[in-house]
Amino acid sequence: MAGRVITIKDVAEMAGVSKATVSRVMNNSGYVAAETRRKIENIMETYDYMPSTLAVNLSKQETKVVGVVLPEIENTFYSDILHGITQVADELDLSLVLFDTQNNLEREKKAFRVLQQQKVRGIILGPSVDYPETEEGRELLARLKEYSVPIVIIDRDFANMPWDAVLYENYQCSYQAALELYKAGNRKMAVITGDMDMKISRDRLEGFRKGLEDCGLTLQEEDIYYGDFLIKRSYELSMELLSRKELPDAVYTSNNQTTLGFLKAMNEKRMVIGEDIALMGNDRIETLDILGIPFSCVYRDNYEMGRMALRLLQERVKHPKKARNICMIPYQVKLKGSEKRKKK
Amino acid sequence: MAGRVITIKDVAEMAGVSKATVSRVMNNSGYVAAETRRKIENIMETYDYMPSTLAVNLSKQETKVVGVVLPEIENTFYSDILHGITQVADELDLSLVLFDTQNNLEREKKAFRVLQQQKVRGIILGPSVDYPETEEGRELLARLKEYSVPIVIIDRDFANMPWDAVLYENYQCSYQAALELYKAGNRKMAVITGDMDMKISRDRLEGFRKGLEDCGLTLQEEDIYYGDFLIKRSYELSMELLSRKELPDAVYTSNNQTTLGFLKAMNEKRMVIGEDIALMGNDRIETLDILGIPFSCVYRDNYEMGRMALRLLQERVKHPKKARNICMIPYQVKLKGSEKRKKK
DNA sequence: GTTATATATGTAACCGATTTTATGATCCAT
DNA sequence: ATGGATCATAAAATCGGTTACATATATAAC
Repeated sequence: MAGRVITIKDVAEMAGVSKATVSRVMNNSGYVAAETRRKIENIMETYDYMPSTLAVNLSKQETKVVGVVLPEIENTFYSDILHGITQVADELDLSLVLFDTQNNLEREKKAFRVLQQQKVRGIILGPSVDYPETEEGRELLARLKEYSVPIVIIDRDFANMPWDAVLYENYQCSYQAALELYKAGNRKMAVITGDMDMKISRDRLEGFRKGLEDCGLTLQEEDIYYGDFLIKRSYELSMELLSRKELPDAVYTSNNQTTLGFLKAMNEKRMVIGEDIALMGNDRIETLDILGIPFSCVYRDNYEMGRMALRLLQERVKHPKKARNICMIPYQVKLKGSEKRKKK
Repeated sequence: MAGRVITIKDVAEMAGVSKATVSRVMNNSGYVAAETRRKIENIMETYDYMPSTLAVNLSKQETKVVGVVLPEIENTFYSDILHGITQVADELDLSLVLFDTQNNLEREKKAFRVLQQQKVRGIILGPSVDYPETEEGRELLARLKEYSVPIVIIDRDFANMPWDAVLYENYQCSYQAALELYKAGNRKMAVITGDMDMKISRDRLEGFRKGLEDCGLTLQEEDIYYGDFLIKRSYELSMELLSRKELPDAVYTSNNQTTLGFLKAMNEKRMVIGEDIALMGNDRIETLDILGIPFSCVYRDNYEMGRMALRLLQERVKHPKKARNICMIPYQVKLKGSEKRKKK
């Protein structure tokens, strides 16, 4: 099978028919005599003919490609989502073009440009920031709205967003997290937030605050540590927090990185989760489970989030006119040894 | 800018020139008068013209796309590699088409087929298995060898492999790991291996064995636990291991999943790393570092491995005839509290 | 002043498929 | 027998670029 690649023209000539007939065979379109079909299929088989995707794409003016634009694939949150996306892509016979923007708006723009030129079927987008919050972001947002390619947004929900999205109910997650911590006996809570320029972050804070209020507690301003969803800042804030004379009973961390930053500080302070302080975080951290560390979390099915994102996109491609589709991914608050300890 | 998409024909007509001239402007090929160029560029600018990648690909008979085929992106080992690849892809203005094969040979084959039809520049491949070990694998191997697309292999090194590769020196890694454990005072060691159908796994075992021998020790057959690189099996083997009357001083685990399986068993047996037993594993596990757990490891720069893979591929595309390129990624054995404890 | 060379642009073929249109048969039904 | 479906295939246009070749003018060299 080495040597030159066979084209439709070669197949047609060998079969003694026109290119059109070969094309009809491949696409099962129009009429083809049974015998002609057999002959052509035989030739395709023996010469291992594969139609050029490049040519098909151009003539059909469409591709079987979906663009995936994520802010940080090295974060398990996103690599789990990506895993889900790849599964469904395999099922639907779609190819994925991946862009890892590393939270860089310029790279995000570049990704859109490339994907637009490629005439992708659609785009799954995990935005680095909430676009409406910055001038640059609003510009990009405006441009994206002109875009004819279907887009599904992951884990962001900015106002007046015209696109389908897969989301978590951040407010409710945090609300329930607060309740569970309370039920376990904790009374004094602190929060390490994510980037307050992001709605998901504000929602998590407000949900937690409301949860405490409905338990008759008040989240004090000095118990809110404003972070940025990254380990480093969370660590710094946690060191502050853990240096206080009066420690809170429990701390709520806003994402997996925030949790890790807090754990780093705990280790440095030689403190133990579940003894000195209870910890509840957004997102499970597999290693902590394995180690049996009493880390409570809002468990969220990120793999399913990825699967759902591509399914929504497919749905949108089929029915471009249907109403906007928002899919809420289920979550579960998992309590693990976050009872208030006597030791405190 | 809403409405129809502009093509080269439109640009040419508006500028009052031929398509060829517009093409020459875009590609900086041939002669174009300064003024003509300006006029054309102006029009392209105002109408936000973007050449159709589909058409460019077909006429040039090449793409700016690299295929990435990985066995399990949800494993941080591979998502870190992928991260490295995406970085270099951005630098080189290449697009990535991603396939996650989930260790499924059928999906691997499918990926190759799709990529072949797409005329990708090259492929970065993390094979699910060592192809020469199975009939199916040998078939695939044979077919791949007929393939004209450049391939760079990640983390596998099977005999007579004709492709460039980025590898770790598994034998040496393990050899040195053994030495370091010995230096720290450990005498009785056990190993949990990966899949013995894979050379990387055999190399790790043999390197470790040789390391011990050069320290005057012998790795006993009953201290070798033959696993498969997955958490589950490693956990089962570890439970066996930890149920022995005589525990070894140290255990060497062959990859991150193997390590996690062992840790799970340790937790279940209420045993503590660095007290009951020392642990040395292949690959760092970030969370363990953060928690300050005395987990020694062969630290390997997977991000760099990804970067290097794409660089090698680019090199190969530029110089198809050059001799085969094997790149060894540096590693470091990091000892963290693996001294033999008195407690034992 | 002619010839060679560099500059500038247009024409048309080409990449490899799809798709519209056209053209013959064949098969019925009336 | 004839008009109208149904079936089968071919020819040619098309998708949106690139590129080899042709043509024309300006400039330089002899």
